[in-house]
Amino acid sequence: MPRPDRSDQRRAELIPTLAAAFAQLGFAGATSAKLAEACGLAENQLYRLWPSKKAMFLAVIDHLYRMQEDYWTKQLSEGDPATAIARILEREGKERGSTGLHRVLFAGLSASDDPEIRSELNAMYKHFHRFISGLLKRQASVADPDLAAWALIGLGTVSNIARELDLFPVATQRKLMRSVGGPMAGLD
Amino acid sequence: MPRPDRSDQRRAELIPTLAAAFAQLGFAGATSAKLAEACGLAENQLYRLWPSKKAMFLAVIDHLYRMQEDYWTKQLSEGDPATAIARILEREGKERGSTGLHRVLFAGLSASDDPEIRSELNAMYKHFHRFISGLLKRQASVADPDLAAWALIGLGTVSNIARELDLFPVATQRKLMRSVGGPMAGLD
DNA sequence: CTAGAGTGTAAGTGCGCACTTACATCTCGC
DNA sequence: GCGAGATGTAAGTGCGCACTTACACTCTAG
Repeated sequence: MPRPDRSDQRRAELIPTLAAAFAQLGFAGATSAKLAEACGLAENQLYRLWPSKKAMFLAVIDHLYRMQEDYWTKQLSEGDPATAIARILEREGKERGSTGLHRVLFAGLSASDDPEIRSELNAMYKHFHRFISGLLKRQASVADPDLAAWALIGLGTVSNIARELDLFPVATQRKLMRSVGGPMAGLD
Repeated sequence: MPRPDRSDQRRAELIPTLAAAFAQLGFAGATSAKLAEACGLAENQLYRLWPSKKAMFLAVIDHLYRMQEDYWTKQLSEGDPATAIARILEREGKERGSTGLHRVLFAGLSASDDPEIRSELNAMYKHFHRFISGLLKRQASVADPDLAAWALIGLGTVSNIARELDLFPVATQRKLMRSVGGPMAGLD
């Protein structure tokens, strides 16, 4: 009898490395050779685990998305749920995108004519929006949580762009989250 | 004596077509063959006008940037400057990105490791920010015009992403601009 | 022990890309 | 009208890409 199939496990182990590579290189810039090198494998082996580079990219989006969501749910369950939003905003103000999620998002957005990538991104954004607006609905002071959630996503996005292009320092980012994001989230 | 050099004029004529092509196809997707086809020329001729594809892309960014700025300055000079912000917001609420500026921005952002593209985008964002915060400084009711300007850019960005991915309808976009953007710009 | 699938290594393959070359043709100033 | 450079056409060129093939080796279950 043959050796047991460890593909699932190997995929899971490799995904964080792939995520970092896609984040650093973008979709087009991440060539199969570079991806394989980052993983310490031959290209060949990557293609035994995923059928195509696009499949790797989709898997990465999915992974980052789960990471982000895990973090948020943890914030919800561990601390006082009423202050979860404040803590999330606080972190968004300090954080300089260590996961590379935003880089992957930009890469995906500029390839959004591809229907699969498009729908993956669509699902991701909608899910985030649901999560955030869900939080906001607990704050009685937020008039329109749906709109506010989109606006907060906008705030996060501009922070990410700013980091990418060195538009403003972390201090400004923090102020942005606190003094613009705070009131939006009904925290004044 | 030879024929006169019409290169400048030809470049100017072609740029809108190139802009549309880059917007539709992204940077990587816009192959030299497709660009040439869109222009109704042989690739050859494009390369006589610009030294590289990247140069074409940078020229396109520059062009879109001027377009946007021209529109804004026109809004400023034609109507009552005090209501310029309101008019701009109103249009941002209706508009669904006919220029393709945002598509080109996404394409650029995912290629932002390239130092030239990076610095072109950086200049563009900073210029927009200056323009908007300049407008906001006229509204006494805006506490921190610099922050508010970044937040408004965030609002515009999320609108563009939403359009790209069909996240919400135009009606929501309008409401977002009016009821979130309005107060930010001191218009309540 | 051994069959059979998992794993590793290395060398392709064909294609599409950015960019070039070669050369014929047109158009303007003189 | 003629010479020189602008413009047009068409065929490359080499390279890097996503993806494959071939084949030797390893591990596990029966």
